Amino acid sequence: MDAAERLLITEGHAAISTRRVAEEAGLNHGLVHYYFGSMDELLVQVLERFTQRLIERQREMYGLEVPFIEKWRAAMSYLEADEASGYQKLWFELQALSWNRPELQARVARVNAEWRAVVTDAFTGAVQSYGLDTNAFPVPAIVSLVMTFNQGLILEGLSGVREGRDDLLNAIDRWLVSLEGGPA
Amino acid sequence: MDAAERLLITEGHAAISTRRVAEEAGLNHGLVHYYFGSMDELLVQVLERFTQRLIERQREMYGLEVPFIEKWRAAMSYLEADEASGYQKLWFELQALSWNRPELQARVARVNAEWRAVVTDAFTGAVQSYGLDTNAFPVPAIVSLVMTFNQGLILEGLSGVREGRDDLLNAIDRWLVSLEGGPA
DNA sequence: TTGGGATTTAGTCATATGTCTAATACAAGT
DNA sequence: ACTTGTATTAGACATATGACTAAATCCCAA
Repeated sequence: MDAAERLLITEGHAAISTRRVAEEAGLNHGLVHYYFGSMDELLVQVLERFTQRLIERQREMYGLEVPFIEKWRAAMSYLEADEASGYQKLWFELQALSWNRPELQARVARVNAEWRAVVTDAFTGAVQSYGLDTNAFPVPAIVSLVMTFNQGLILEGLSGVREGRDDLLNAIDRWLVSLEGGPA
Repeated sequence: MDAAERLLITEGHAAISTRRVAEEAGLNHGLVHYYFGSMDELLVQVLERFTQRLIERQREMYGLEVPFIEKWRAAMSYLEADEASGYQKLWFELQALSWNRPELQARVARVNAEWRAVVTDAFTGAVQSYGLDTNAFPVPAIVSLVMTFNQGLILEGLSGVREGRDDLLNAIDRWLVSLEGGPA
């Protein structure tokens, strides 16, 4: 599974085969069948394991009792660290895989839902402590905006697009700092 | 190329082969080599053609001299129409393909840049006519936010995630309507 | 009507792939 | 030392694939 993850990161799901994975792992290709039954099942379990890890990480982040702006900055710093580590590539390759495998979609949706739950909690707290007006922009709308813009940033990153990225992140950070002043 | 696009939409780039494309097109598989030289070149040309079409469409949208909110609503209605037509699936499959083919990345980046140019023009106009304060949130930041959130929405759509989508789109629409009242 | 280039076909070739099996190596406990 | 179940290997098998070719067919302009 580690070898499969490495290959997903470096070559993508289209390039994965039993023999390729075995070579990467330094093992015999028959073992894929012995341990997983099929190539597909290996990929399913990679997604499964990824899901569990991500959920764990998010539970941790959620548990911290720190000011909202710290959570935000932590999340934004993940954005860079995860790009460097290949974590995002792995996640997006698994998503791309699921586009054509209905049986995997539910699991991808679950990761999304877990993530959404964390973001929702964080922003529910932020909206209260900042005293923001949620009539015009209710929390679910904010959460959706944050989730989607985040995924869009990752996607652009995978294509090497950096334009406007810092402008946006800086603007948001400035705005959050200005909110720290008091209710608005 | 039409057949290849259909297969990208229905089965993804990993499932494409000369014989599969030929079967879909009702032609002999040798023709892929005859006309394109290789399977890779076919996909490159599909991306090429997609790029040209998208640029054309955006030039059209950009040409219209209508109030900003109309442009916005047109763009948002594309979001649904393109989902139904498979256009987004095609575009994202091509992007996923480019993640592992450096020679395609420049072209994907170009599509992104063209799109960004259109959005930038539209929002430069909007910011002026609405009299928005661009100190806190400069146009490049707004553009980046709009681009990324849009792509994130598409991505979620491909995974069947709908949560928060309407909340967000409605909130934005309401906000734009409120801006129509006058400078704020 | 016909000549010749463009198109299309059927098929070859080497290689790659997923699945599966028989045989062997190994480690742990008795 | 011996047994037993797990781990690992080498390899078989049918099928799929990309690349390529020789031959057939088509179509149009002369």
